[in-house]
Amino acid sequence: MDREKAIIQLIEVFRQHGYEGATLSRLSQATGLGRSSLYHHFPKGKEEIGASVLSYVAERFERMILVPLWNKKEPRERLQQMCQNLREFYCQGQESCLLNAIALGEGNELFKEQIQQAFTTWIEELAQVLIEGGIATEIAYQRAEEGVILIQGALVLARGLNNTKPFERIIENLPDKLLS
Amino acid sequence: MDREKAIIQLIEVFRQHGYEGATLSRLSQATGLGRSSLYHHFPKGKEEIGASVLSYVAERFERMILVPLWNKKEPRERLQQMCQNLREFYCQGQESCLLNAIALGEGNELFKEQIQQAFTTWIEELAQVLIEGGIATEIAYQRAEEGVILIQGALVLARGLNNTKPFERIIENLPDKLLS
DNA sequence: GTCTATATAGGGATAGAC
DNA sequence: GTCTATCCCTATATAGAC
Repeated sequence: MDREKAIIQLIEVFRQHGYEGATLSRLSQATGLGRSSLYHHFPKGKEEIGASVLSYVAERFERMILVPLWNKKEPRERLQQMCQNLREFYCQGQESCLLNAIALGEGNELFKEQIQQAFTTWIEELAQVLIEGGIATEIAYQRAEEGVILIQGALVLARGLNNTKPFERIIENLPDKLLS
Repeated sequence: MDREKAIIQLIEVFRQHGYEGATLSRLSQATGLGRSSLYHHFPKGKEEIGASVLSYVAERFERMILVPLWNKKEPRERLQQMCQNLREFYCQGQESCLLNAIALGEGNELFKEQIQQAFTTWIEELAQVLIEGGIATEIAYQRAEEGVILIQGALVLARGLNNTKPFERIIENLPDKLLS
């Protein structure tokens, strides 16, 4: 489907500029499509584009990050697989998180549920792995939450310092940190 | 000075909407000043407003967060003071970090140096305290970096979940985590 | 120091030809 | 499915009265 190609290019605009900064001009330029073509693919306009981008990323996130947590291997191995895929998902820390970028201004109101759902699910699935790794339920949830915090914080700092090392270091140490 | 009152109200707009979403209409509404009054106080327009907001917050940050790190008390006590002030600085986690909000889109290019400087200084000063607390230099820098990452990540998650508990928990445990 | 008025550009969105 | 043309609104910014 060609819509998918377009969406992949649209993601970048929302990631770099947030919802309000993702103007139709930028969206048009990023895809090479004229405004009217964008409206042909997304009849409800910018809000539909944002929603489509968000749900495409949510699918990609599930496939790359959550699915590896569900397999039958050892908990540590599953976490290592997640971390490996996180490197790719966030381009070694060069990409900021779409959830962080889009949760500003208007985007925060428009997509509140999807954003909250994404974070909640991630923490939940991560906690399940830790529980299977023998960690007490309450601690598992706290650690899972802290794992997500570390990843998000590392992405913020990597962008602020213009240096991916903080992200790489956090990812490298994450499995140990979660299971210790 | 009345400019200070205005800036305090302007901060909120940039925090919630980022640089591109901080329109003159919103800035005007937040302060109660008309557009032309804004141009009287900030002749170079929106970019000057953003720069002024950023440097005002940098001063406030130094006063509330960095100065407590420089006093003569025990390292642990200094960190506890920093954490106490962080709660106030970020309004118990209800406020997102201006650095994160403004480092999107155009703002990221316009204010790159100030943002990078702010993060670098914070990590540096935090590491010094840890070194005085008997932690080896290299470890101290890694821990300091991780402290900043935890705070930033906690703010992102608190906003995403619409729940300040992740932030409160991170702040509560931060001194132990840094010094252990 | 704040106002009204206005300039110019760009915002999101739609109609209709091809 | 993409284009041109166009709508109305809002964006940043400026000029000049008060």
